[in-house]
Amino acid sequence: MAKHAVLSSGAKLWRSLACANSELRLDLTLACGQSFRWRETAEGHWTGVIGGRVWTLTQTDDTLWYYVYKKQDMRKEGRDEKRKAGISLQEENESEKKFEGPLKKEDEEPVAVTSVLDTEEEDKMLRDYFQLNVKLVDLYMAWGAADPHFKSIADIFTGVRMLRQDPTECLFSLICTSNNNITRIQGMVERLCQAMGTPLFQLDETSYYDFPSLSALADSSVEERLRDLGFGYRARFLHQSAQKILNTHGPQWLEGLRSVPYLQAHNALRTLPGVGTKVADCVCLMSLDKAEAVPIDTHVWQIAKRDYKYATVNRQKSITDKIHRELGDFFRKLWGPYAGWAQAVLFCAELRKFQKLKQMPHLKQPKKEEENEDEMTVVCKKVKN
DNA sequence: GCTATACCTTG
DNA sequence: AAGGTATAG
Repeated sequence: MAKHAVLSSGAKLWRSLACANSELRLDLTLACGQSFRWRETAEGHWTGVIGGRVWTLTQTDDTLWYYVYKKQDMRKEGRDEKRKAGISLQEENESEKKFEGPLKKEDEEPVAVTSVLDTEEEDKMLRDYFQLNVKLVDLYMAWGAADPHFKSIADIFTGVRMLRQDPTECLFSLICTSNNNITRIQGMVERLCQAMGTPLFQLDETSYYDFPSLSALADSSVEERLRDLGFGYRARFLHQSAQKILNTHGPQWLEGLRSVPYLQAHNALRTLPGVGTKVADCVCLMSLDKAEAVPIDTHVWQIAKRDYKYATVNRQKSITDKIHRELGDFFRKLWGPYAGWAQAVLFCAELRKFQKLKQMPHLKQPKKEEENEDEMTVVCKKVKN
């Protein structure tokens, strides 16, 4: 059986991109609740699915390493993808001859066999998924200059980056998050893929699946099946949203929202059952290229009140749509057009599992100020509750 | 517009 | 209560 790849025992089969630690931290970015399917399969090694392929990622100081698992006979699928991308089959066949060697039987042990075209494509896929064209260090600098509180967090929580996720996976995963916790959400999404997604690869007893297609999610049996899998009332939302998208818009509708303005995309998503202001903003930010979308959840609401002394005129108890708009505008004014990215850094710093980072000694420890200690005390107190 | 309540499950 | 949403008043 194939095993999860580890860099130290097979570096030759890995490929890499230049990418500084300050631009990307896998441990924070892949586990801060924007995606739910990455697992740490070895120390510092993260395995998950991008674009219908299974990847393991790890990093050293200035390098992002990646390993893509390939079955020997994935060539038909590869051809289809390349035909879509406008790459001629002749060209591909030549590269296959050069780099794949003689054909092997279908049932042989899976091995990584990679043509130059795959390498270029996968390099591109990874840059796209992590949006490496966005210079995070520059953004951190600007956010820190405009906002002292951000700066106090940013020295520890470096490299927190928004992923550019598949819109379908993002939408249907986020519908699962209402009134829920990350641990349970991860289990739910995993069961969803296992039950309704295409199997991709098996590694060490773990099977990896593609995220279910819209048409699979729209099948009439879905609500009942998801209820059996413990989705609760969200089962109906998932099914109804899939049906509504296919019946009234078409399969390309979600992707199409990438090229319309933020508010238009936001309002379009809100017409789907189970999608309110918060989920719509998450989907906009995490999969539809709307960097200005600032999802306001209970954490961010607490952050706003505690760290920014944010107060509303009527002292509302709950997060109303009006608060969403006003608080979003407040953060956009403070942080600028990538406000959603900055929000993700503070959100990450708020997560229970990352509190220990705040207590670890780190190099860029700013001078000890009373204000900093107060904030630390508040956070620690919060963790206990 | 704002508030209250139900909604599935799990810890 | 947990990263909310839909509904009625």
